[in-house]
Amino acid sequence: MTSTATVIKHAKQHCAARGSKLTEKRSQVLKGLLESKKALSAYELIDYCREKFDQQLPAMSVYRILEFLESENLVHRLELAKKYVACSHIACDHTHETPQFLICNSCNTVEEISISNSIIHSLRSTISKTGFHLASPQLEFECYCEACGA
Amino acid sequence: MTSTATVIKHAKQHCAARGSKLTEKRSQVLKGLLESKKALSAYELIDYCREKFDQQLPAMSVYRILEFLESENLVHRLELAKKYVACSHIACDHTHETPQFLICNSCNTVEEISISNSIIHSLRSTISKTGFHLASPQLEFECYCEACGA
DNA sequence: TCCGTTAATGATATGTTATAACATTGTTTC
DNA sequence: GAAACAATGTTATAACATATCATTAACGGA
Repeated sequence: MTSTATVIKHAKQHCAARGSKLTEKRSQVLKGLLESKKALSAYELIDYCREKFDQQLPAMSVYRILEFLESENLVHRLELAKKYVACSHIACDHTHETPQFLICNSCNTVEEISISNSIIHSLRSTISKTGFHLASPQLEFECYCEACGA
Repeated sequence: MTSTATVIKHAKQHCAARGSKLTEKRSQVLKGLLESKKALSAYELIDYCREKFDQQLPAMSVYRILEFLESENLVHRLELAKKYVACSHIACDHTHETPQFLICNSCNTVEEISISNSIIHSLRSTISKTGFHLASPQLEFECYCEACGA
């Protein structure tokens, strides 16, 4: 049971330990992502903060806040969907592997998964034959979720 | 040796065989992609056609042309980079597998590769455990190319 | 406590990718 | 040549994102 409040508390401690601060507004944005099952865009988060906290955030601030949250590993930016999700391991103690994401093309529901090292390794070695190498082990796959079907 | 002209000829035949037409403007856009080693955005193609052919194409037309070229399998849309590349197999006779792309984060150079069925298969089965399934076998990976290094 | 520094946020403008809706032109076919 | 359809043009706008400069809040040392 990791309620939003619990996760926020963990996130605050995490920031404190790293000498940064989870301010009120940063916390509001993070809550927006925590309480959403799907990935949200910066502009959807603006709407969320306005509706939920009566907080008028300019786009610029939200982008800065997202950048901060990402630098603290509290949030992941999905390049493919151009949206953002809360890390699903904020309240875990164990350090976790780099995540991979399954993103539903239709409803933006996101599943954060871990792909086995052996698959990642084969992928990496296939790629390295071309002289290219992965920019980040974070992978994103365009999918359809169970509900949205094909 | 597949010069641009040769590929365009193939593309024209391909369209003719399918009852569609590779018009002058469509051909210009395709040339832009063929002569570029990197992926280009729609707006970069507008610039290309203006500079190279003195052709003022509105954005809307370029998007429609790209959509057409994609429907003919002459061009691939890279969701990750939000850019477009010519299919590297236009002048091949053999039908080819669904492509995967390595996209350089820094210079947008694109490598079109084929990942082995066994890797794709493992990936697919990992993903299916979550109830999700791949929207398309076309995969895109954020990479750095040899020149751009890390 | 006051002041100076740095961190956080605000305001404004603009860039980039993309699509909707409607109008016009070009081409084919009978 | 007219009807039907394909291709392209025009205008407006949506959605996501960043650059730049201004302001406010928080923190730490004299």
